[in-house]
Amino acid sequence: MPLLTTGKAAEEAGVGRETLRFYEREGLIEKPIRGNSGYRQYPPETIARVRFIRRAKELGFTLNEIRDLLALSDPPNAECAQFRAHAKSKIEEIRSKIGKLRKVERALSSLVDTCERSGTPQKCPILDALED
Amino acid sequence: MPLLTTGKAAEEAGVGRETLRFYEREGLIEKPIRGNSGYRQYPPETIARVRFIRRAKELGFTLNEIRDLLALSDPPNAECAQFRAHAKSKIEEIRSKIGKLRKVERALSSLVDTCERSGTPQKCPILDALED
DNA sequence: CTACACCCTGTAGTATACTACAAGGTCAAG
DNA sequence: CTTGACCTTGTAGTATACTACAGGGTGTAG
Repeated sequence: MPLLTTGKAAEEAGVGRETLRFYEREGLIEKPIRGNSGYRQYPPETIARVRFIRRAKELGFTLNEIRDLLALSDPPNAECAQFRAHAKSKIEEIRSKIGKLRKVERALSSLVDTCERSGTPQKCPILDALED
Repeated sequence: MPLLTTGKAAEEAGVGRETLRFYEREGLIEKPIRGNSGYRQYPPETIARVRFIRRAKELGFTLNEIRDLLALSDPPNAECAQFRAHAKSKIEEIRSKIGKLRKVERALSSLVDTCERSGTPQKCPILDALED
């Protein structure tokens, strides 16, 4: 059973029914084919795409940024040079995000360390973690 | 000049004037002291705090999550054991975020690679990057 | 062939995080 | 001592991303 109705597809993708319609309106997923009743029939690729959207959102990407990200993997990819430039700037953005998260992680770890050694947490450089 | 008025403080922190008032209402920053005119006077610590909030938001944390993160560094930190548990779960969350971002980064890099070798980009596993 | 769960459309409402405005007070320069 | 940039409050509006109806059609189990 490769094709799913809205309810099943939403459950599989981990979002609400209305979210699928919303993403369709927003052009984030393809309009699914319809049965003769007019019911939407979602292919597994769309489910995978929605799952990706959900996770990317948790990583701090907006729907517009996710649209860009998805466009990078969607054929046809017009100009290769243009594509590379776009992809590379996205990669840079992601690396910077990773670097910043690592700083927050280190700050929290050092807080836990201090706390484990001294028995009480000290005031600590979480705020410094994300300075320029 | 350690104390700044709303306009200057907002500029320093990289947010709008109204955002400072908003964060104050939301309890994300302390109510600043007031001059005899009633003007707010922000200390540098508040500016640092707002900068942190701004960056953390870019990393996909909501204001409520940021409130939690900031609470971890604010004295008094009540129970050490409780504090450690809280901090450690935040660290885990951040590590998972980093792992996922790395997967997206790798997927994009492989796309760029393929494109550089073949001259045209192929369809590629960006979608697979964030699977469970 | 009647329930009842599910689907359709369109529209309206919500939560989050600002952002803009109106109506007025303050302060420093010329 | 006026002008203009800045500040105050409260309230209202916006963008993003859903979320919840209302009013109606569909499909299958008993």
